[in-house]
This record gives sequence, C-alpha cells and structure tokens, in this order.
Amino acid sequence: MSEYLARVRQAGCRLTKARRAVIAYLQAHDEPQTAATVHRGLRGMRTDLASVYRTLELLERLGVVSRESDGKTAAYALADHHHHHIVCRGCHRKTCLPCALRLPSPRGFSAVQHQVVLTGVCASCAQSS
Amino acid sequence: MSEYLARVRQAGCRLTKARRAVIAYLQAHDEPQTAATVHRGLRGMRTDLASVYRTLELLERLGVVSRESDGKTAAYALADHHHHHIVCRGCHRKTCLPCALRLPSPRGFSAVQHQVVLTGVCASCAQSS
DNA sequence: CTATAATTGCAAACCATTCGCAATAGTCGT
DNA sequence: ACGACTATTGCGAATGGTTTGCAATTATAG
Repeated sequence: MSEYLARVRQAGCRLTKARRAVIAYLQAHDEPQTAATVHRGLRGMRTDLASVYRTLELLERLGVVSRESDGKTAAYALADHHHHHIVCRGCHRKTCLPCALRLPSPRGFSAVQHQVVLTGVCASCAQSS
Repeated sequence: MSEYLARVRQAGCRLTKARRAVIAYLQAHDEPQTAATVHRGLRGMRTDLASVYRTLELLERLGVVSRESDGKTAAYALADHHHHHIVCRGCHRKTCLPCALRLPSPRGFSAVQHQVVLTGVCASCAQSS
C-alpha cells in the first residue's frame, strides 16, 4: 500500500476504488492536473466528476496533494511532486521552476505547505508590446 | 494624479470614474479584496460588477494589482500592499505574514510578481484532531 | 457473513466570472 | 470649449468550474 493510501487510512477514511484511482493517476503525472483532467484520465471506470472533486478535497485536507489555482481552474498534484511555475501575464503560458524557497514554519502552524505563483512578462510578449 | 492612475494613462487607457474608484478603494484597503467586495464598496455610484472585473483584469495586466486566488474566489490588492498569508487547512482562517521571499528574476521574464500561499494546520485545529 | 456508516453516482443548484451589444463618456484635435 | 472618434460602461444573459442533496452502493469492523 502506497504511503498516500496509508495516510488516507490513518485518517480513518476508506480506501475506495475512486480514491485509489485518483492517487494512482496523480502519481503518474508530475504536472498539476485539473479535476476534469483527472476525471478524464479515469474514464475506464464509472467515476463521477463530483467524486473526483470530493477525493481531491479530502486529499488536500490531509496534506497529500496541493492545490494550485490560477483563478479559474484549480490544479492538484501530489505534495511530493513539488515545484513552481511562472505564468506570463501576456500569453498566459507556464514555465516550470525548481523550488528555491526555504521558509521557517510560521508560529503555531504545523504541516506547512507552500504554493508560489509567479507572474511576469515573457521575452516574446515584452517585444510585442 | 496617483502613481497608479498615471500607469493606466501611460498604457493608453482612459481614466474613467470606475477605474478611479476601484483604485481608490484598493488604496483604502490593505487586505486583498474580492471583486464582489470592491463592487459593494462602490455602491454609491452606478457601477456594474462586470466593470469591476474588467477594471481589475486591466490593472492586473498592467501589474498594478496582484490577484490571489484560493481556487474559488479571486482577491485583488495593490501590488504595493504586498504580504502573504497562511491558511489553516482545518478552519480556513487566514493569518498575515510579512514577505520574506527574495527570488532572482527567472530568465527572460520581466516585471515579475509573486504570490505565495501557505497552508498548514493551526494550533487549535491540531489539538482537535 | 452481516450490519453499519462512509462513499458514490447522478442530477440539479450555485456562484464567480465572462461576453455581446447598444448607450455613454473620455480624449484628442481644432 | 466643441465635436468626433473610440474606449468603456451597464445591463442581461450565458458559461463553466465546483458543490450539494439524496438514494443506492460498498468498504470495514465484529
């Protein structure tokens, strides 16, 4: 049983097919995935989009996945697969960046995760303006 | 004319009442505001929520305001009023944090802004679980 | 193997955000 | 200050991601 499934179990939650499938899917994809993408990836089994949302929400609450949102659509990834992106404010294209952030844990908080969203203007957009 | 209004003008955009009002409202509020909140704050004048959204989008594109999203509702603040938050994954309460991030500008990008969203489990939620 | 409560699938509701379009109002040149 | 030109607005309606209620299903404890 994967470490992730174990954590679900430890939280007193059941190991259902849907949950296993969502976790497996995220393990196979490093880049953050939207709920819709995950759902599409599970189209072999009879799984509802709503259940995907519920599962992702559970996993986020447990700290197993992180949720990154560009304002409209949220994307989820295993908290392990951690890196960042810079989004061009012109063309909205994403570029991956390694995580270079080292922060002290804020007072009183535990299990701290972070999400960094960088925006800027990419070279080609800077030219065309 | 405020520095912000000047930047709108320099971008070749008109200084309308709605834009002045939105900027003024954000100047008066340090904490990130949702489009709905801004709109409510402008209820003296006949302003439409859609225009608030259009104005905020413009200001974001110009780099005057930053947009921070928790996945459902986006919040906007003047890029000046910059700090971060840590959100408890249990109770969802926010706590402000000073910005301690110093990053080199990623290759090829200019006018880089960042947004950091920290999540964790606050002391009282850690107890009750 | 059974009982029990957690989860799911489905469909409908929600709500933030966006879009089309005619009316309005900044700006620039005169 | 005036008029023309076009960006911007207000309004209403559409969109689309996300959530919810509920009956049927299914994982788990005993």
